[in-house]
Amino acid sequence: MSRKILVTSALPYANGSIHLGHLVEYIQTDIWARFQKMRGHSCVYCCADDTHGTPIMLRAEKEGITPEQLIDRVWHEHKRDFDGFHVDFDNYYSTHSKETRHYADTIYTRLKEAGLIEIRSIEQYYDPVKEMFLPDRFIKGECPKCHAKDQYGDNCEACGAAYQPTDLIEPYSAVSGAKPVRKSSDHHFFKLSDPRCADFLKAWIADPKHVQTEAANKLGEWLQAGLSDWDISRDAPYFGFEIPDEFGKSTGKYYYVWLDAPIGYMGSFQNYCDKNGLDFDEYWKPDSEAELYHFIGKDILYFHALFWPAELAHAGFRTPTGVFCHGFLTVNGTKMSKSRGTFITAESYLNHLNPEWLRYYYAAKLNGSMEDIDLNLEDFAARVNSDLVGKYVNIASRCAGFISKRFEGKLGASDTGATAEFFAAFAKGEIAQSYEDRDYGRALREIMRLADVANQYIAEKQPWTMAKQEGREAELHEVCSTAMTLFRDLTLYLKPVLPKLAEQVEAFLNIPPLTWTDTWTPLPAGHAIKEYQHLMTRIDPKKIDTMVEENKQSLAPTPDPAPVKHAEHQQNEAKAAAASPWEPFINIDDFTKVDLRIVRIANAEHVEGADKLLKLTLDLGGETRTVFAGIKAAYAPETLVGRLTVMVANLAPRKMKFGMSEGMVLAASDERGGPFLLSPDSGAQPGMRIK
RNA sequence: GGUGAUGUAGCUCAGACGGUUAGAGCGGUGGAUUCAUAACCCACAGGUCGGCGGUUCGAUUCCGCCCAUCACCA
Repeated sequence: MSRKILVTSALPYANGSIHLGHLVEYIQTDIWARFQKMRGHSCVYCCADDTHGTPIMLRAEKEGITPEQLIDRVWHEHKRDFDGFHVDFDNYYSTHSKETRHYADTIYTRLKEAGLIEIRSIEQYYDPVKEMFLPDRFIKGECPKCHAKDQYGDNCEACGAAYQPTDLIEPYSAVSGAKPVRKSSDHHFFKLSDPRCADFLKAWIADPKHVQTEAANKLGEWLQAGLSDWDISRDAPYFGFEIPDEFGKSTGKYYYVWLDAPIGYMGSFQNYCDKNGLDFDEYWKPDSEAELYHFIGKDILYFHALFWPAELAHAGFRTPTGVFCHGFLTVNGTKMSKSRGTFITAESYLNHLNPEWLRYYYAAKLNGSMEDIDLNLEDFAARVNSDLVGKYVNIASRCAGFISKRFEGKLGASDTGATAEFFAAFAKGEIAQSYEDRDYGRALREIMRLADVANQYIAEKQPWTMAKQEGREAELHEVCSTAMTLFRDLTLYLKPVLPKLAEQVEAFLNIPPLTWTDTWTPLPAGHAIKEYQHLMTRIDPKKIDTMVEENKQSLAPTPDPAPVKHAEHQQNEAKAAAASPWEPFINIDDFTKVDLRIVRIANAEHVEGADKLLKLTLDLGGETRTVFAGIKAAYAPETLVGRLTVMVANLAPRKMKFGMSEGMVLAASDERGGPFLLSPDSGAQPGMRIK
């Protein structure tokens, strides 16, 4: 029974290059879509560039071009990179399109008619010089928690604290440098707090087909906390679609980029339908029998599994059949890093290495869960070389020569005893099921086990011995022909992952494109194959080194105010490392601002309900302070009473859950241990200043 | 800080609904072989299954806490 499937990958933001992190998702989706097509299903894979928002607007302005010019250029770069990795979209489009605008308006209007849009005035930071409201990422200032300078308006990269931009100390606009002012403006909200949305989502998430269990856990947390209304509008100036009023007049309000991004899936598919004569509604009507799947990263789960289904359900469209969430990519066990050269762009990879190597390695690591996957560059080379060249390609390489030299390129009959295990694997369908479940790692383990079986068969039969003995031609012919059938099977199984290599093998074996619908038969006797030409080379680790070095060197100073991935509020890009860990230097005046004093710990006690804190009473030589210190793990309170240590005496008091903390004690720690409290040499007295 | 997820051999990962000697591939060592761009085949060595406590006749598997890593907090 043929299925109708529409599948999407998240839309990459048109403000940056595709890198190896992005490719996890596109390769994952592409393998799945190719697999479905091989199974004889109708499967349309749509994607698009995500083109709207403040960062696009500002970047175009900085480059002296229009946003349209910018997004057009980036579209071509993205498309080139995806093509390079054989990511075979049926349609790669743009959210800046009449189709996406149409569906944004449709959804907005229908939600409004349903009473799920509300207009409220909110107060935000406004840049008086640039005359625009500032997204969180474009406001910088001092972290209210750790006092690191130049932190973004939503969280601190030094201490990891999350806060509101209005919490920043001495905020400034990252656009103009001006001091932002508070200003109010009307915004449009999608009323997620409406019981209709909450009830719908609770039921929707409860169905394990819709999201993975670990994703459902995470979503349950948000639902538990209660959904807030979602601000879906932004003020001019903004690059996007203007929100229409009932009379078609200008409102000066624009759809927030995250509203129209998923709608871009619809826009791209509508565009595909128009070009290919498909019926859009057939796929998107509420009772559609077509399947709709979104592949996304775990960072954007709630846009796709909360906002998006709620929007669709209340705007008269079908909701996704499934949202497939994957983890993040690390390289050599850590986040991608520009300074380490592991922030590798798609373009740079393609300059040095074969895209199918990466497709194979990612596939070997993917298992359909939300876990992160690691690209270990040494393991990458070893794995690809061993599995693909040493095991798989080697089967053809070691046997094809006999066929062409001894049998004029014609196959004999296959050894049904030797093919039995392969036939059984085909009939059992476990590999297909693993692909269907997106557990590609499981599929490839089984495929490589079969490759081992094939090599064992050849080693046991020793065709090279037969070749030297009179009268064993028939045996030799059978063994090598069997090996070709086994090789054909392995190629079929690997084809979703290695589409180009599979094409080369189809040409070599002189067979039509492999599909997964046929019943299993060995390659027939008498079938002529082509002369074997080497199918894949080994990875030269030197090339990986060169690529990494190149990515280190291309480390350009990035003046962009906000590196982004999918859209403007995200901040997962690796930061360019400073030239020295000690920069920027402070001067002596900066240092003397910090008033460090010797104190005696007069009392120390546990704090009820606090996991990490001890409540310390500090004697400053006449004055006492209460300080909460996160040192419970390292010190028992009774061992602290009476000892001398060092505190920051002029740290602004901070209200904590358990009371006011009036300063901070100093302690050392890193991955080797800690915290270790500081102790002065004997003779120091409480209240003495440290300078 | 809260929440979700992860932590198993040198590396990358399976697995165990609690129960005899915890698995694979790679890497290492030894052997065999020479058809294959030194690939392939056989064998061996390697793990207190992140740490501490609890439940249990029995825990790596269940529970609690801690540590580390990743993500999210509209």
